[in-house]
Amino acid sequence: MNSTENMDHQLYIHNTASRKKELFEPISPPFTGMYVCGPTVYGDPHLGHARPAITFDLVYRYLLHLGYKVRYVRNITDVGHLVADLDEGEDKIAVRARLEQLEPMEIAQYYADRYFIYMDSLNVKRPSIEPRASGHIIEQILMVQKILDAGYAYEVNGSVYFDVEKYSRTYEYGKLSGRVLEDLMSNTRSLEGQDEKRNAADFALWKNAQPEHIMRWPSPWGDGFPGWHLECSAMSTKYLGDYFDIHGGGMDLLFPHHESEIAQCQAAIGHESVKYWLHNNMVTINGQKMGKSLGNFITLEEFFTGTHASLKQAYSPMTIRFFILQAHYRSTLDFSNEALQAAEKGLKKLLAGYETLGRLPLPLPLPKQGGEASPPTPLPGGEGRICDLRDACYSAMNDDFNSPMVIAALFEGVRIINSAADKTEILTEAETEMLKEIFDTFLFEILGIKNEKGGDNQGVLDGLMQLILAIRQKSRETKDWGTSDQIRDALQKLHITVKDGKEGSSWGTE
RNA sequence: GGUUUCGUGGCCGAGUGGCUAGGCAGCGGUCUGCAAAACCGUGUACAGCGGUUCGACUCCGCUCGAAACCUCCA
Repeated sequence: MNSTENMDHQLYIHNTASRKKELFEPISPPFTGMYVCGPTVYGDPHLGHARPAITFDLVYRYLLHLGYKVRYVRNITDVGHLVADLDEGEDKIAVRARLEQLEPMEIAQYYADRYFIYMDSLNVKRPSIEPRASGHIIEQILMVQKILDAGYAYEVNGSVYFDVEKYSRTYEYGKLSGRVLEDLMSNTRSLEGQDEKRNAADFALWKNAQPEHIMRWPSPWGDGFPGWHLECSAMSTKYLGDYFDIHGGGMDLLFPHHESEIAQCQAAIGHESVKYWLHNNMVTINGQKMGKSLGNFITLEEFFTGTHASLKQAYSPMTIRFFILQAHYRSTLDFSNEALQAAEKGLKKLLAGYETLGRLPLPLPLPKQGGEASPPTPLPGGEGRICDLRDACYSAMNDDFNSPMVIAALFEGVRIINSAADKTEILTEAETEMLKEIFDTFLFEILGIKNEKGGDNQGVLDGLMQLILAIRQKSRETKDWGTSDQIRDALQKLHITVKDGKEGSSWGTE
């Protein structure tokens, strides 16, 4: 659907900053800027990485559908995160490099590639720009300098720290996450390098690198590396401007990461840079966050191959995607085999419904009476029923991207399709077309579900199946059930399911 | 301890001040050579205790329980 007119839709999004749903009004429509915190590439992507990627893919896809010109920026963090419990504030990437005797950039490249491969398989659209922190050291140094010039940072022994206490005299550090500065001052745990800070709540903008530290860059304050909140501030404003529309990320980044981004931009630029803050909730396993540090994560590769001890079977990328979209992005989502299996079956039903729709015979005009063909009997409930379904999909998306409600509406569509196939309801040609459009738009374009069957050999496969089913039909007509069942069982082993209906047999792949 | 959020039927998961979410599983039926699929029917679920209200699962308070963040994590 082409549609600048779609922008007339009133899209409401939940802004973490105000904790309310707000009408989405881009700063300079139709252009829209969106920045999302991407992965730190020092490990294989797991289910936790899939959540924000899919969540903001949904946002991206819907904004595009509405006709906005979106520039979507998602960073790759390949430098900058300090490891607190190791000496010298060693960089995470560098730690892995030493263990595996590889160059840090080799590690970053390897895992970034892995990330792309798995996000592609989840049908996550690639962002417009995927900047790397290591490629923006100059921008980060310039930003540190601006913050120093503005008087909200201080240098100690080649490191530069943000002066939270001074910043708080004019601005409100903690407004995004609801923290109170006094608590932060007293409750922040003692860390290495603490003695250099004036206050416990201060955070590093630039860290001096010890001689053995391999990831290092020259700066006005000596050789070192950027603090971990800095890259997002530097890269988001570089590519989206000083004030842009949407900043997204996981809820676990709210504090201190996003809180500090706000402070950095305020200090360096003179105003905040983000209009709408969006945060996705966590994926949990046994009620606990699935994360690297807890060691309870399951990688996407393990899901796809079924090779993790907690998995009863393999789950396809689309099952994972559908599973995530069945929950609202701001709810926690608990992993379990039962939930995943339910998602798998539900998705299969949805896709089967779409296939049935494509095969639905058009209603035959009733026999001519007096030279006039009677029009097909309209659906019970009136012609508007399919329109209502489409409206329900839009309403759901406009209400803070409520994908579970979209899915519920699509299931209602499947019910109607199947009833039509069973001849208990009649769909007009126009209604059939509209249903097809709803599925194409919402299931495939916006929810980003990919119909995994098909491909180059689809035409050959269709022809072969037609032939096989014709032969089987002959054996059925002579009540040769042995041959009939033999064909069905053999096909089942190839994951092709034969369904015998009143109008003959049909087939589907799993 | 503080901040933020949450507690919905066997499981997952929406939503709302009075009217069916939806999926999966179960049960009954229709269809079918058998099977699968599909369709129809089927569940007085909203942590507990108070309060506001004609009426609360939905608003307010308290209690209990859970999670995220306060240290790298999506």
